[in-house]
Amino acid sequence: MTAKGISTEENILNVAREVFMRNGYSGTTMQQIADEAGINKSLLHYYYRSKEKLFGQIFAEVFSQFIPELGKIFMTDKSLEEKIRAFVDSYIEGFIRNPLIPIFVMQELSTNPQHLADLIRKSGIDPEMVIKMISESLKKEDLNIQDPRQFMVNMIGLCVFPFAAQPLIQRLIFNNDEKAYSKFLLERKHEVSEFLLNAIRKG
Amino acid sequence: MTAKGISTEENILNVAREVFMRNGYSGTTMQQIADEAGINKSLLHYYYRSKEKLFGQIFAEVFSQFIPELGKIFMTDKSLEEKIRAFVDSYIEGFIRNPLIPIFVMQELSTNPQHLADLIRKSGIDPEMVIKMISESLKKEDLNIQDPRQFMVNMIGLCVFPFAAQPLIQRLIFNNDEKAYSKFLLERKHEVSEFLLNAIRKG
DNA sequence: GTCTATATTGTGATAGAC
DNA sequence: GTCTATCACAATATAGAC
Repeated sequence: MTAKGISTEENILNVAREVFMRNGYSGTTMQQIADEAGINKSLLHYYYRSKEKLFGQIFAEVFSQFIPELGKIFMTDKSLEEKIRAFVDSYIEGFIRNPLIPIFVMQELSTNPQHLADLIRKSGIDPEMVIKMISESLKKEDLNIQDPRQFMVNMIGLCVFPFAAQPLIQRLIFNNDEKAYSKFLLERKHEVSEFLLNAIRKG
Repeated sequence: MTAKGISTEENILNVAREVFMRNGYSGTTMQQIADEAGINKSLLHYYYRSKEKLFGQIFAEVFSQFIPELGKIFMTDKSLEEKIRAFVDSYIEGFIRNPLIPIFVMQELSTNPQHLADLIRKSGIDPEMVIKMISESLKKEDLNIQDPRQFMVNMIGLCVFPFAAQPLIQRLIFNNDEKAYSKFLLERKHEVSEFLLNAIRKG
């Protein structure tokens, strides 16, 4: 038990999550985690047999938080416009609460893409199904979307990118003013929805 | 000299570039580079005193390839529409030729954002100037852009994201068919330009 | 459960022979 | 310029005392 009344096991998980998210898998050492958790290395191995297992558990947990939304949102019979708004709101809000996730996921993505793809499949989401749902909507709604896959990548990219590139954008066009960038990100919920909807509006 | 007639120094640089781009800084070891270059570790240190220096040189080189465009393109007096097309074409084409760059840059971004910001500044590019140029265009062209900063992030994000997330997207919606994904990326030049222009068209 | 001590291997880096 | 040998230290991981 720690000062805050949580179990050591949970404490390790919390600290490790934070360190892994800041520095990535290979940028993190067990020593670092032990130090920040106020324990020693052996205890890490006592609870989670190896660095890889510890990381794997954390990654799956973090990632799973964010996946189910996509499926739920697109498997309704609302209009595509409503679905887009719901998706953008939900994801940008989630990233604002947890801004390290995009970078964290992308780092794992480049070193271990299969791991990620497996997690998505295991979550029950079928990306091809989402694309089919978009195609269906097009028949009813007469929107300017040639390729639903392109549109999906556009939508996700617009949500993810400002968080993945935050350290750079914040420095370059916000003079490293964190508050100003937070405001910018908040405004993005509206910006991205409107941007997407304008782009696919016929005329 | 190696079999291909290039100097050892250059050979090291080529191999190191590839390995660093695949695995990131902390995911790469000097041993790995030495092995793939067919030499031993000491020789790496002989030419480039430390791992950090070797990486720094490679990163600056790779990154510099891509920066100058942004400035040149936006510092002309063409219409905004033409600038957007030129930018999107130039960047997506560059990424197709060198698809690892977005991931590589983003990895460095998360561990060493200042390094990146410095390189951009050193290159003579002033992002705030680009934003001003966009604002200027808006006075003449009456486009649907409320915040030029948001628009700039949209534009860059749409170009970068499909490459940064390639390992995932390719698996999930292209059944890991590399050819199909290449085609998708090629089509993106047109897709992104049109998407951006539709979004900012008034009406 | 938690610690100290230690095994084992890997890592960046240097010295010195050729 | 290139190699072998080696250093100093950091890494993951385990053994065993308490």
